[in-house]
Amino acid sequence: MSTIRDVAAQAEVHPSTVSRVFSGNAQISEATRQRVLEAARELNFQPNAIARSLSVRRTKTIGVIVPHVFDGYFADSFFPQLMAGLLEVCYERGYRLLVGGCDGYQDEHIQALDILATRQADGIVVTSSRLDVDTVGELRRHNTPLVLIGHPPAQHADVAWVDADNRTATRRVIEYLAQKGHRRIAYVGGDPDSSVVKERLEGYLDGMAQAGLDVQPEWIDYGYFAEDGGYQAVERTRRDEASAPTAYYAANDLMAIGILRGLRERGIDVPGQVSLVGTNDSPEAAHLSPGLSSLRVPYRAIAAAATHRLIDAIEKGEQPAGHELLESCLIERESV
Amino acid sequence: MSTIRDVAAQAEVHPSTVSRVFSGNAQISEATRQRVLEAARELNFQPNAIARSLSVRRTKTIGVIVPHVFDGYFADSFFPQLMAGLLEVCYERGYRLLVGGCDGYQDEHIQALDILATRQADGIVVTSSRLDVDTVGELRRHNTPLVLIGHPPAQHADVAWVDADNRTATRRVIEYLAQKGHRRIAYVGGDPDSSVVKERLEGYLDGMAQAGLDVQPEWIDYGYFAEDGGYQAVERTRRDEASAPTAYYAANDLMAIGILRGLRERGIDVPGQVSLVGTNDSPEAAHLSPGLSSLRVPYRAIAAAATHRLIDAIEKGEQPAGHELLESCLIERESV
DNA sequence: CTGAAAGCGCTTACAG
DNA sequence: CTGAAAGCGCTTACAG
Repeated sequence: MSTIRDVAAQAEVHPSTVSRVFSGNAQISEATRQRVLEAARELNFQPNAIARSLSVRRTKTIGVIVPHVFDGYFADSFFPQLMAGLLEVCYERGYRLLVGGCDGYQDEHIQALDILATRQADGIVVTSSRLDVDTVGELRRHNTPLVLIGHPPAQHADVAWVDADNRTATRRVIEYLAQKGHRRIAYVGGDPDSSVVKERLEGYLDGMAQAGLDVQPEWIDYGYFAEDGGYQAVERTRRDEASAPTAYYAANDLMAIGILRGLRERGIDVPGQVSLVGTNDSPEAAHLSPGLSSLRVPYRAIAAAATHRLIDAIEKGEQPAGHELLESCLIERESV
Repeated sequence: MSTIRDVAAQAEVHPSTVSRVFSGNAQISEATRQRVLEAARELNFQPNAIARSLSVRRTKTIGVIVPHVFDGYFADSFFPQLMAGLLEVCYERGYRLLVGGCDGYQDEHIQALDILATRQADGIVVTSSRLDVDTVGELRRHNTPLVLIGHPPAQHADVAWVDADNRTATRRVIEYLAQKGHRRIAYVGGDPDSSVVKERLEGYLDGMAQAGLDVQPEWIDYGYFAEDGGYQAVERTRRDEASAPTAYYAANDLMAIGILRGLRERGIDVPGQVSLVGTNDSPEAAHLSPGLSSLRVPYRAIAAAATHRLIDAIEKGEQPAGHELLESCLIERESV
């Protein structure tokens, strides 16, 4: 690999001149620029990005940590959409994405911290907001740019974030079901320790209140985002068939599929006897029978917006601020 | 951010001593080690990875390029499985993954080249093998470690690669269908310019030959990996219902779903009148009705094996060599 | 076991 | 517009 020095020798200029023609912003006479470019071509020179990073203290890289140990993480459509959004704007703005694994939620901020502390990235996007782990707090102590995908915990209300309108969107789904005549509506959340699930629960309660409906405690259940969790939720919510829900809202499609299976086993027809709405509009939703109505969450757009916000802040040299709420939309199919 | 210098001052040692305690492999008296560690803790010091990379000429990072402009890429289960495999072993071996986008197959090697030429990664895994773009050739001119996920093109037979047994696995599926009594079997490939699709076609031809079956040219069709492509393939393969296929093998599940839709519209029952096998065992396969039999390709394991191979070579300071063929397995459901 | 020095390959303020 | 120098923050061969 040739260096700036080799090129300088070949072109008979000072290394700093070579640097100037490659960094773009500098006054260089056309003649020497050509000479340098020619020499660089001959020597197959490309500036070493690591050396440049060290010198300018900027890596043109943003970091993200993925909990690679959770199989479900890769089965859900959240992950690919997240990556698509991140990559799309990184590409557009000339950045690269540095991805690290982590073996649990505790480890997430350890890994993120490591990327930041060792200066491997100029900023980081954080994707998990758990109520039980203060990832955001840990990360903020470094004052490296950070943006959160999801709602921030109460004690960090001023961190920059972008998320879907989880609470409102869920409320609307409940109102929609109520309008269809349902009075006993169940909420099947994912992991109760994740903040999305809590927001959706609030939306559910809002919607029920809005529609003037009572809520029975047994209509609120958690399936931990798994197909089997949805299946079990059916069991738990239908101990007493007389007062059992006539509609289910599930916080992801996988659980909705489990609910569908549970209902079917009990000989309950969907949508004839019970209605069902999922979340995320995953690829399978359209191909089920009945087609699963699902709340489509714009994860790709969310990730893209977060990345823009992060890079804006990096380039201005400040901490990102403000937030953005993107709208989800209900895709109606046959399950209601 | 404090540097090695600050810590040295605080601990009253030479900066090189601080470096030694952090790089691990060096004889350091326990007393000074403690003093340095203590100083580092007080100053909240972490070694700058970029500076280290420049010095040791190693980044502990491997690169991969993702064609982020193709929507279908993020809908298929290939992508998340690929990422899972890469991340899993990167994590295990202390590496990070540097991901870049690319806006087409031509751009893929441009981006990959850029990562390598600018020394942002110690090696790279290449995922697309197109017959029309010589990505591998371009990349090999740099002698940075490279491993290919997929079969190499003929002119680069000696590059390191790992892939599924596409040809054999497809042949087995055809033989299986033949055993079930099918004599007119169709092959619906993806993009004819991708090498997987060609390998599967060979497997199809092998299988038909093995079973002593004739092949009609119109039974070979291409759906470009899209649902609609599968749908159209039904149209093109059934101009003459009398000699139309009684079984279809599709190179991904999305096309199989399209085929299912096409057959249904023509009032053809699956599996009653026509059998169907897809590929990739995507999450929807299990939830269709009839459940879709599908060839499960171990992409996660393939990516993991490729990453190990790459990192092994990087750490030995040589070019990776050899290859690995992982077995696919047919998941039987109701569509046959 | 520890120090002093040179080097990794760039960038950029300072002169001219 | 171009050169000479110092610096980004580490590592490591060489002495002792």
